Amino acid sequence: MSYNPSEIEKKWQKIWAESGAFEPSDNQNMPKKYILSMFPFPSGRLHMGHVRNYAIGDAMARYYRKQNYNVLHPIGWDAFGMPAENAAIKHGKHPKEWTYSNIAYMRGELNSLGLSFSKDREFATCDELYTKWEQEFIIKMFNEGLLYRESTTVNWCEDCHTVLANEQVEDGCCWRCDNPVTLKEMEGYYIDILKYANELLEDLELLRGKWPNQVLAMQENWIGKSQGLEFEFKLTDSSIDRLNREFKGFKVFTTRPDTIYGVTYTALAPEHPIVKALIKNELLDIDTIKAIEKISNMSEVERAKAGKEGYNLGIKVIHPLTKEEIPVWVANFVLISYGGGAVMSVPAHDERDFEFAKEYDLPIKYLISGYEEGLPYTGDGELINSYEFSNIPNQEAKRAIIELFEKEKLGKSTINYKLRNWGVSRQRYWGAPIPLVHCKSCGLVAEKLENLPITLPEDVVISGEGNPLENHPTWKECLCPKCGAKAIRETDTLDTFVQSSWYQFRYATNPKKWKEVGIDKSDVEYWLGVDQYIGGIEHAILHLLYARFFTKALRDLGFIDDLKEPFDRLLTQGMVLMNGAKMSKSKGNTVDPDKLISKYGADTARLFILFASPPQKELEWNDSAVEGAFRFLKRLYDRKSKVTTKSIPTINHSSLSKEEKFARVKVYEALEKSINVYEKTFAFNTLIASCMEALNGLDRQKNSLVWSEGLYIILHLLEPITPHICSELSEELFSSSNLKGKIEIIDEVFIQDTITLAVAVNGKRRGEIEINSNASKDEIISNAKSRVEKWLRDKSIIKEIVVPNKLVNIVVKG
RNA sequence: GCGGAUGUGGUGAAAUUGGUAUACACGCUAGACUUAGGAUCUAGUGCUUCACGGCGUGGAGGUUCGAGUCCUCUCAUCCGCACCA
Repeated sequence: MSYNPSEIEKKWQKIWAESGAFEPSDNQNMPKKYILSMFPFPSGRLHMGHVRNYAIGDAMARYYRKQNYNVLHPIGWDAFGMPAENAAIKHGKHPKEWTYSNIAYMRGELNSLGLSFSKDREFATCDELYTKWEQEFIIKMFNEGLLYRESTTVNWCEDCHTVLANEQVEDGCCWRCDNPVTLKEMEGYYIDILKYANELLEDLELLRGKWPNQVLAMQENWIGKSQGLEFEFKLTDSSIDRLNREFKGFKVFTTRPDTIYGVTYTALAPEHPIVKALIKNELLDIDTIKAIEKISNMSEVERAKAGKEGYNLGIKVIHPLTKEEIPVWVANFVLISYGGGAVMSVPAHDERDFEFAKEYDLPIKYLISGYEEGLPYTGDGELINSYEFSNIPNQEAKRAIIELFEKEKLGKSTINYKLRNWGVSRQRYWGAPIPLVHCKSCGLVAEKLENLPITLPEDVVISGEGNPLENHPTWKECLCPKCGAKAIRETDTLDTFVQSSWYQFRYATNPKKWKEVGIDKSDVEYWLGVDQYIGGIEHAILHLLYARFFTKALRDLGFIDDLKEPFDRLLTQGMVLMNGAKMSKSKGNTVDPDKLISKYGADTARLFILFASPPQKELEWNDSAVEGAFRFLKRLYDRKSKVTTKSIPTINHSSLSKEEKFARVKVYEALEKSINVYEKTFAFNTLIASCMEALNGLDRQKNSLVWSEGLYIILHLLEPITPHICSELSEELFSSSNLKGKIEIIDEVFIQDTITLAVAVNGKRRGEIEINSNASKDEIISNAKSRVEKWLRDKSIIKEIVVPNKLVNIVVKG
């Protein structure tokens, strides 16, 4: 009978499903491995990126199960989010129904790939039980001041009709729909991730060597720590009067205190309170007000593209050291979200300040030697024109000037981060409700824990206009958990990245406890950190930063015991390409996993994906290479008639022929390679190639014992990659569908009677010799010399080098 | 601009500590079997040369008996961030 993947695969999937073979043991004395692939959003269908992600994770999980580890390999659904609402608007289907029916379909797809996920631990983040515990965490965060409400400038996506966190703005556009993001003043909820900025930065060191450098670098840049000086510019008396005595000055932050004597103007962001006051009180002329308002309405990207623009505000501050009066401008390049929205401007030594000064003809004062007249100089040098700091190297002056400010109580050494607090409110329906209540007398109050979960109403109209929870006739009406008076429920829902920030702990929690507890501390202690996390690079900042933060925050809130990092090792898989471009529906270059499986079977799909490229690299799709993978499996299946023993046979190696010995060498080379691949490099492509070589080697000989041993080992090595065919064949041939434990490597196999050595003259390969493996060095050299005699003629030999088992190099001159 | 990565046949890619460059696969060429072949099997396949040979891991140097691998410089491509003061 020839290879029939659909029959074999159905059979084994049924056996696995019925036996519960992939449920982890409750025995926490066993050595464990937690293998986690990032969970999918239930969009409706799996794509090749998913297949790749899960093929990699599954190979690892199956490998460790074979090595008798207790393996946790769970799957679930990142189920809240905009697309469910968009589908509701488009097709009139309720988001809940849409989501759960997608999950049902995709669960079937995962199953048809033969993935060894734990079924008992599967959940969707929109399950009310999941929401319940998440809301408890949020309440705890609120009580501890880690979650707060604030009115500030936010990123707004008009298309999604919601606020976005800073991390969710890519190139000035919404990460999900690519619509340009605008800035808007709005109330919302924030999680104080900045409180953990330094820990998030420093703990990256714990991940060095275990996470890709690229991801570590991206996180480091995103956190963006910088050390500098913060001080206040005091307004002149007349300026204070002009501002109706509402302000006395404003704070600025600088990383270049060494250039303090070169300040020739200061600049405020258009959203700065002083600017707002000037506008409100109509203290600027009408054209200027209009121009500033125009800038305010622009996104950061638009402002950057527009070039430098600003207006003199007609007020002045006093230089803290020289006491000179310095003009205050409003400028489009000053960001309200960083350093208080105000800067000291040193055009001589800052490119942006320089550009602005040129535009408005402001003075430029050079302070650091090495500059070129007419250009900004940002390099190092000795200070000039800097009073007592002149002639000092500027890096030294930085420290000295900060000391001076601190001594004179003018300012202080400060650390600033680029990272912003995490805005988690979304003005949408399909998300976890924020469990807070607005009470007229008590203010903002947390729900009682016994009232959790606060669930979504089912009877909503989803039109795309406004927030469906806000528009619901009765849902938001509630009683104040504190005073019992009538109150209003919060109608914002949580960012979906909140759900994916703690799912790794939920999986680890024994499902028998899911109703009683959100996260079980001892289960987490046993299973975490995740030994291997696998996912796309697109989450390098977003999800991975949030999940790292949540781990630290949940620890400090007492929900988990000491744990610094959730994911010990991270593998970022490469994209799946077709004709050099990322597979996408809009480009029409996708391959449908379902069709692939029905044509060739899951084993072929998995084999091709792992063979075509190492997991970290991009994978170029190639239909005929898929055929090749299928051919290999067919060939493997056809060779089953060669096996004559029911278990791994004992072989008298020395009695074998050359071809038989060669076959065994290839088989054992593959076995040797497998450990390194499964545990360290994940270069499954090279392991598969070794198995192919082994099969090719076996094909060149006829010894049935060598065949039996060879196929036993190959099936063993490939089982994590192509589990169905390997289970089928090993059941049929070796009465064991469950290849467990280690196979001992037989050193004898690698010992050869004769060895082939390359012979080189001056490092250039000129031929090879076959020689008895215990030949002396002199024998080898004389043998080698006669082989390359032609190249030695009329030359004098300077040196003879023998590299054992590799080559002979003869160095000549003349 | 800053940061991270990658450059090897026609293609996807291999190559412990520096030690026979191109394993394995795709494609291609020729042949066998076949009514047929997009099935299967066999042989060949880096470039160049009639040949001996020469040249070959983006480029240029260097270290070494020996460099894809180590060092210096350089070019190209990709990715991320980007007025963060």
